[in-house]
Amino acid sequence: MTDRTHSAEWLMTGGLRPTRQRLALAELLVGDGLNRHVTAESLFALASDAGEKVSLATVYNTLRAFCEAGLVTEIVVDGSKSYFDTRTDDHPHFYWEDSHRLTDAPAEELTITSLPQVPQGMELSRVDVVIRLRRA
Amino acid sequence: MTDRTHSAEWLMTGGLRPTRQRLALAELLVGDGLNRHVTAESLFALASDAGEKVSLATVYNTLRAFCEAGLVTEIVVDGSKSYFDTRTDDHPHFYWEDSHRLTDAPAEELTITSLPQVPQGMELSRVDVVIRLRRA
DNA sequence: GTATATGCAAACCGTTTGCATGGCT
DNA sequence: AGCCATGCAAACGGTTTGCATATAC
Repeated sequence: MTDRTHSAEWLMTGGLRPTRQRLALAELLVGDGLNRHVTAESLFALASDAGEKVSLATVYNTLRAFCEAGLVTEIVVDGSKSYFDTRTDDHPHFYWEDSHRLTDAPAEELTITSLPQVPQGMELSRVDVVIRLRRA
Repeated sequence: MTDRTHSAEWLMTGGLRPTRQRLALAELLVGDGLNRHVTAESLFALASDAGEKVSLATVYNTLRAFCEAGLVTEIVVDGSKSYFDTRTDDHPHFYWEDSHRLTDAPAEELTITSLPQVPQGMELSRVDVVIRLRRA
């Protein structure tokens, strides 16, 4: 049995009850302290492979809950599915068009020196930067 | 009756047959030479309002065809629907979170001085920049 | 005449929801 | 006890597809 202290604390941070399913999913997401990019389906597959008994609907609901709790961020790259990123600060992504995978791009290598002026009465919510890659 | 020469030529450019429906949709998209951002539903509504008889499926198929012909670009901002932009060069967008609308952002006001290094064996396809706005 | 576009309805796929059951506090 | 999470299956919404008909070349 893995030590799930970190995952449990992570759930606490979002004010979420540490149920068996949430702990299992949290463990898969942040158990090793690395960043992860998942879809509902891919996380469901991960859980199933790990022998965890979680329903697909719960994976969806749980990811929504994590998202609303600010524990993960939703990223949209292709219309068909939603990706969730365990890294929650504003940073650029690589999108691998051939394999449909999403990974972090090094934030320090991106420099935006000027941004279009935000229109009257609006404020900046976030800047999504997706660097799309194709096989050379 | 509007002059549809421009729309007809635009279709030609993509190697697409100028059928009645395509002409009507093209006219709504590029008839006045301005850039437009539509979803299948919104274009369908535009067409219906203009009294054009086009089925929703044809709007979907036509937008796909325009996209594959390089006449428009598909942009994804929120997972639920696809937006199509008649401006095909790489440029930033404003996404108005409250009204779910997508508009162009002035490209000349965006300056990216450095971009994360493109990984081995990959090449840059496109850089999507979506500036998300919320009501102040 | 032949290839391709259209329209309709049904299929599709990722996601959400209603409702009954089960678990935390 | 009471609230909230879970599981299942059914509903959902945007999009695609199969097939018969109509249109462009």
